[in-house]
Amino acid sequence: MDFYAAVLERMAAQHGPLGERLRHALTAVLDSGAIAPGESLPSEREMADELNVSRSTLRQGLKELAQQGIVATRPGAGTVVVGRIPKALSRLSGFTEDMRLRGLEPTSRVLECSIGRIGADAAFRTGLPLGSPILTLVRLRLAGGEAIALERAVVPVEAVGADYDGSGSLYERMDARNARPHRVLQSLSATEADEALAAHLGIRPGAAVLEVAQLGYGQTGTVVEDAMTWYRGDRYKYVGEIRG
Amino acid sequence: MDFYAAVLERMAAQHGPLGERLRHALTAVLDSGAIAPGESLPSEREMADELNVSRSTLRQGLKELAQQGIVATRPGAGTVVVGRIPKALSRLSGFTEDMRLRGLEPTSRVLECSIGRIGADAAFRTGLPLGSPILTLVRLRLAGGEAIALERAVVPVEAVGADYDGSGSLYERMDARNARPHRVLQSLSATEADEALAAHLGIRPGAAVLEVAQLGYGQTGTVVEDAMTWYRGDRYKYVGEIRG
DNA sequence: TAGACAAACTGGTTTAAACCAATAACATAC
DNA sequence: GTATGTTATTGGTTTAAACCAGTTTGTCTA
Repeated sequence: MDFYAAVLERMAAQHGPLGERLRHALTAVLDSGAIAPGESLPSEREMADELNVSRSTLRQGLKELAQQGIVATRPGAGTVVVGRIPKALSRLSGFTEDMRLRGLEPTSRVLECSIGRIGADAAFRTGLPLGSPILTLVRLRLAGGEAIALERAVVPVEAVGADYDGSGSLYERMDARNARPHRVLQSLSATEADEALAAHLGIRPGAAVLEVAQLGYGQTGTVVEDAMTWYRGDRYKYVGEIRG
Repeated sequence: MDFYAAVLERMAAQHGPLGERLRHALTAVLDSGAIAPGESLPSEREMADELNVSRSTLRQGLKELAQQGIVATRPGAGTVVVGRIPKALSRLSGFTEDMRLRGLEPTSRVLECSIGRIGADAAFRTGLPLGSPILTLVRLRLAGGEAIALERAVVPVEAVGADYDGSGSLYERMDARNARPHRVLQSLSATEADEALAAHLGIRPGAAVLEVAQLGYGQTGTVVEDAMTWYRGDRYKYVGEIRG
């Protein structure tokens, strides 16, 4: 199958803006290995012509592919396909989706789910007005019937609704109210489990746990999630990716 | 000071492509709080006119600001300034730059620096050809005179040069040879220090340590760094950011 | 054969001009 | 007073055209 033909076919099979279809088609075709890593793509002018797209639109798509690390552009020379790099799970997907991707069925046991007013420490950390109505959610997270983590999340009530009972995915719930975090700041460190935590996770007191503090920001820059999670060090690995 | 005047002034004070100057100027002026968070920017057409820039160029800049979370665009409505979100240190900056940013002078004690051929396990992990010449570097990382981490890095010899003795920043060295990683995959978990590690870090055996496995990919998608680092859990926090 | 040079080609930048779709503001009718 | 359309405005998409600055490549010379 010809490269151009493959791209054109996939483009025709989709809806939406031209540039978006182009981008998806290019990603898919390159992912299928139509052009070997290290090989060059045709020149922008030629591709634009063959794909019946303006160079501007083509370049927009190539720019995104370059940002994703699929191709690399070298001024004056050309655009080359980069070797496959394994995909990383980002924590932004949340525990529920994370575990499903690993083939485990995630469950939760709600230990606390209460509505109150935000205290001074959390207000300082999040920048929310002192006394704002918040929902505090403490959950034991399990996968395959085994306790993996203990999570303590504080969320503004309006981001999740006053009727939330803690069951189901917090992120999916926030999604429905258009309040899912767009950016997340995380701080990870290793600590030792105290008596209470060890009892919940079924591990020995003093065993290593991965402590993840997380601040989620919504579209407007306000904090929509302030969470702390303790993962069993022997059962959980955090995988992330950094681009530079 | 007028918003437009401030942007124009900063634009004039720089060199380089118009779009780049525009972007930097906008970032700087917005960072200085010229427009309060929540407030709207002027419309794209007006700004382009006032700043003597085409709307295309202006939009390119705004797109980047939006990706960085400085502004948020809403079709039909306008572009609003987002509240400040704290900056995250990314591990891509490397231990040396990381510690300098925190005001500590980083030092290293080289425990091993040898050239050999890659073994089966590392070859599988990195995808490098079996038997490739590699440099193995084991360093104790200190900040402010205190041991913070033990690092074991495996790097292709051509990425760093056969004459590297382990002193100085590995990333700066790779930079000079244009082999700095562009993307990094990391896997973090919490473990307990064994006898040897505890002795190196000056902690109690069994104490919690943050174990970071890291694969760095160069521009062409080949692995240029395969490292494992153990950080003292009580002295190091890993801060990262995720966009979605 | 080795080097110097020029021409062709590559991606990068910038502009102007249309048009679309979603929103906000306003005027109108009930 | 409220509901309903209409209209102007906003960001989003797409195109075509020109020019710049590097990289190849090929040719021509010493």
